[in-house]
Amino acid sequence: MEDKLLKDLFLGFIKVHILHHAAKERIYGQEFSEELQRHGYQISYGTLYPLFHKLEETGYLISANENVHGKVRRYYSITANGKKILEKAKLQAKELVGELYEG
Amino acid sequence: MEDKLLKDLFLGFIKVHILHHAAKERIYGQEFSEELQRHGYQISYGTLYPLFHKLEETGYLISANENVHGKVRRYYSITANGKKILEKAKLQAKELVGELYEG
DNA sequence: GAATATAATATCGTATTTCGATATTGTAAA
DNA sequence: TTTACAATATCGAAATACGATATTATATTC
Repeated sequence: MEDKLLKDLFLGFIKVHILHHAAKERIYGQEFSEELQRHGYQISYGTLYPLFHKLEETGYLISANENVHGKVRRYYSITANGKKILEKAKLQAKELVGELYEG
Repeated sequence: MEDKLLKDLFLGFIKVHILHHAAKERIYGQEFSEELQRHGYQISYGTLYPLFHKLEETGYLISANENVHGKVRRYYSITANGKKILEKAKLQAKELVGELYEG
């Protein structure tokens, strides 16, 4: 990440994007991290996994372990509350970006 | 702030908005904080002032003290480097929001 | 069927960030 | 020369982020 300011901006978004992806399909840490990297972003596993835990603890995600080729994956799906807060966050994000471009 | 997730999103944006406002006109802490509150956001002075310091230290802002009615204000203006990073941040923010709304 | 390999998750100690509260600054007015 | 006060600065505690390391659980190998 080129600059700390851009990273901070991204970190604020990351939680929203987790919910966004989990609303479309089940996600798990390793894959989610790799997809971020494909888009040029990066987040430490020491940040990502605790983030998942916190989002589940708060009731926005729900998880279930699954064995895939002998390896354990913890898949996360969004909850009803998660969907609600995601919609709010999307509106807020749009509004904040809008302010940057108006005028 | 209703929810921590929304707050985190906002906190990522706040640094960009500081630069955004400082690019339009000189800003100072007290006034900036009040304007945020008018828009329904909030940030502690214990966060805001160190943030200004860091942005100046990094070379994105430059400040000058001024006496207004016997009170000292530290006005911040954006620098050339600040403008550069602001443009990058605006693009990144737009892209990240765009992803939330596509499809 | 015991040992090994491996994808993935979990956690550890350290450094940084955020917070509310308190202290400090500098000048105008009393 | 004291007092008042807007504004900035800083403090200690709590939360977050990081890279590195440990743990988990099953397939595979011998």
